[in-house]
Order: sequence, then C-alpha cells, then structure tokens
Amino acid sequence: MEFEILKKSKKSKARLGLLKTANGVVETPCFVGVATKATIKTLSTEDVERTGTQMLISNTFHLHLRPGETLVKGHGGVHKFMGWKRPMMTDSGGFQVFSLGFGTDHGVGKILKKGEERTIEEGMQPQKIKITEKGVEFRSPVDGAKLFLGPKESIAIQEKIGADIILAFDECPSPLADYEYMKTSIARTHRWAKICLDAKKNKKQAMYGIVQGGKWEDLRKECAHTIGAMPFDGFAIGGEFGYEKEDMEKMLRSTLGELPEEKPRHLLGVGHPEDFEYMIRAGVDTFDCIAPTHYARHGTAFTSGGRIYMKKTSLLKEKKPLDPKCSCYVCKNYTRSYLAHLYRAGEYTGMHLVTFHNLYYLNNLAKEFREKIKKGLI
RNA sequence: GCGUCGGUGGUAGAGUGGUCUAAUACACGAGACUGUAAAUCUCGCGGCUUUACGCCUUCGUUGGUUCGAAUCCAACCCGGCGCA
Repeated sequence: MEFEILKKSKKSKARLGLLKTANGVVETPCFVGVATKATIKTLSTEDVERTGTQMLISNTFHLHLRPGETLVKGHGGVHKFMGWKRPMMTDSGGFQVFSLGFGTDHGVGKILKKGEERTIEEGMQPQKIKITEKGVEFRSPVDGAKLFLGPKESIAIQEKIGADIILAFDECPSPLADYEYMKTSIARTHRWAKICLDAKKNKKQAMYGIVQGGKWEDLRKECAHTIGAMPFDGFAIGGEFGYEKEDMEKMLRSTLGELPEEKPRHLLGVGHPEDFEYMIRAGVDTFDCIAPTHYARHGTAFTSGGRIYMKKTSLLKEKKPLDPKCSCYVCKNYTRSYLAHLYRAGEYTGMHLVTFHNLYYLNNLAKEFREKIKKGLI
C-alpha cells in the first residue's frame, strides 16, 4: 500500500490524498462504509458501489464467528467472497472488547452523554468477557460459546480474511474508564501492537496501529507517540475523546500531531454529518461510522436539511424527495410520502432505500470536502 | 318470534364483587443510537391539575342489589349462532 498526499491545506491540517491499495485507489478524505459481516446491511454489493463508497471495513470478530475465516479464505478472500472490487479494511475485534464487555455491562456506547458518573477503575473486569495480557476471552453472542482473541489470533484471522488494510488488536476502552484504567489499558495495547507487527506475515496487506487514550490529552499523546514510532503503514484512532464537539478538532490535532505526517490516519467509528468538518480539518484521512446504515434501519435519514424521521405521519403528505439537493437514485425516483409509507408498513424496501441514500449522502459530503480542500476553502 | 352465546380503552383481547384507568399485544406518539449482540432500545398512550400513584370519568344503555360492581340482578339496545 502507498499513500500519496496531493495537497496540504494552509488553513488547517486537512489533506487531500490518494490511498493506493492492491484493490484500487481511495481518494481521501474518505468515508468508509461499515460492512461488519461482509455486507452493508440491506444493500447488495452492486448497490454499495452505486453509493460511491470507496472502501469498506469488515470485522474480524464477526467473520470469525460466521462464516469463519477459513471459509472466507477458501472463497478467495473477503473481496471475492462478497463480490467487492474496491479496497477493504478489517477491524481487529478490539471494538468488541468494549461493546461486548463494559459496553454491555453499563449500557453505554463509545461516546458518553453528559451527566454520567459511573467509573471503571483499574483492575476491574467486564462481567461477560475477561481481558488478560494474552488477549480476551469472549462469549459468542451467537451461541454463548467461549472464544479467545488476542493480537496473534486477530492477525492470523485477518490475514485469512484478506482485506487490504488490517488493524492491530487493541482494547477499545470504555468511556467510563478512569485515568489509571486507561493508562494500564494503553500500555497493554502498546505491547499488543508489537506482537501484531511480529505476527504479521502477509506483505500484501497493510497494517494500522491503533491509538487510544480516551479523554486525557497526555495519554492520547503518549499513545500516539509510542504507536506512531512503530513501523505501521498507517494509524487508526479509537475510543472516545470525551469532549464537546467544538473541542474535538483540537484534541484530534494534538493526537495526530504525534503521528508521522506522511502516513494515513483513520478515525474509527466517528462520522455523523456534523463530524466531517472538524475531523477533516484535524487531518483525518479516512473514517468509518455505522450511522448511515444503522440510523437508516432505525428510521432516520440524513439530508442536507438535517435529519428526517421516516415514520412521521406528516411525511405521508410530502411529494418532494427525501433530499431535493441529492442526486442519488432514491431522491430522483421516490417521494418522501412513499418512503414514509414503506417505513410505516414495515417494508424492508424502505430501509434499503434510505440506507442507500444515507451512504450516498455521506460519500457525497466527503467528496464536497475534498473539493473544498482543493479550492483552499478549508 | 323462541333459544343461546356475547357486547371491555384506536384495534385484538385478558379480567367475572374490592389490590381496575383495567393485563398483554398491536397501532399511535416522543426520544435514543457514532470501529453494529441493533429492521433495535427507552418512554408515553381516558381527562384534569398543585404531575401526586391526587381528583374526575370510563368496561353497550338505564335502573337495581351491595359498605363496594367491568364483574351479581332486571329491562332495554346491538351482534353471532341455532330453531321456527
């Protein structure tokens, strides 16, 4: 893999680049579609191409459970398996350490709401999984079976899955973790990062190291400095920052400032429309988020006019498209009324169409930001 | 006409003397969701207000029995089924 920076903004840390992989070139900044189980839920692979999606991220933990990495490899790797001809990355399973651990225990997501006072102290373990120096003992959400995933295991699985970019195995710490827990966690993530580098054999794949550190700037910097000094092909930023959105750019800038400038940066799991600007200004090249697909299934469309709740009765009267400024086929061919009807009637097609639109919309938004960087507007 | 069964909140459907504004589901309404255990979850859903488990009003209608009725009795109205 090769990363070429075409332009650096003078107004911010934003950069325009080309990420060249064995399966094609990605224009950055770029929104990465989340295809956890080797599919963007409700869309065919051809549909995903038509949304303008340049790259997908699939998941080690989930593909390991079903259908199993050996089966994927037997079908020629994840690209061939799902018929996707463009670049792909795989998440290492590090996020599941959080989502199936403390995330489940406390019913919180990776980004915390105000007013939360619970904390996780150093030495505490999640109820359903166990984090040790070697890795994590999980319980399968499919059937409850025990399974173990550590840095070595994750890399071995990711090599079989065969994405263009793989991620180091990390612990995505809970946003409830206190300073000491975080410190211990990132130290372990650093050790795991080395093991991942040593374990990796496939030279065609690129591997990103992952920076954690939560909401503490010193830990973020320390982690970025340590991981950034390791011979990874790029870097991913994980976890939460615990700050208001206005402070996110500053926080991201100071973290990214510790990473080698010439290598690509991926921000894991952030990508609501309103996040694009500060992330890109801070120097993020790629980022993924479940929002367009997840929200679509739950009835929210992202449009240039803001969010639209698809089940609202009032939409049934509206003859205009979801987003009059959008040129996706959903906005060209269907009315809000029809889409609202599909949602209210519980028809899958509604979720399909809005998923398509949401993805198209975010891809287009990223494209607009690339234009802005080109024109020196941002 | 006779017999019989039944009429409960937007719908379906529990409840058969007090713990009933009345289970549950659906529908409806409002929120949430940021490396997906998520086509999910939470809350509300008779009215009013000092938002308290406070008051008022609801289980076809009208009366009655009872300290107390959606629940028992009577008449009436409506519906299903059976027999004429």
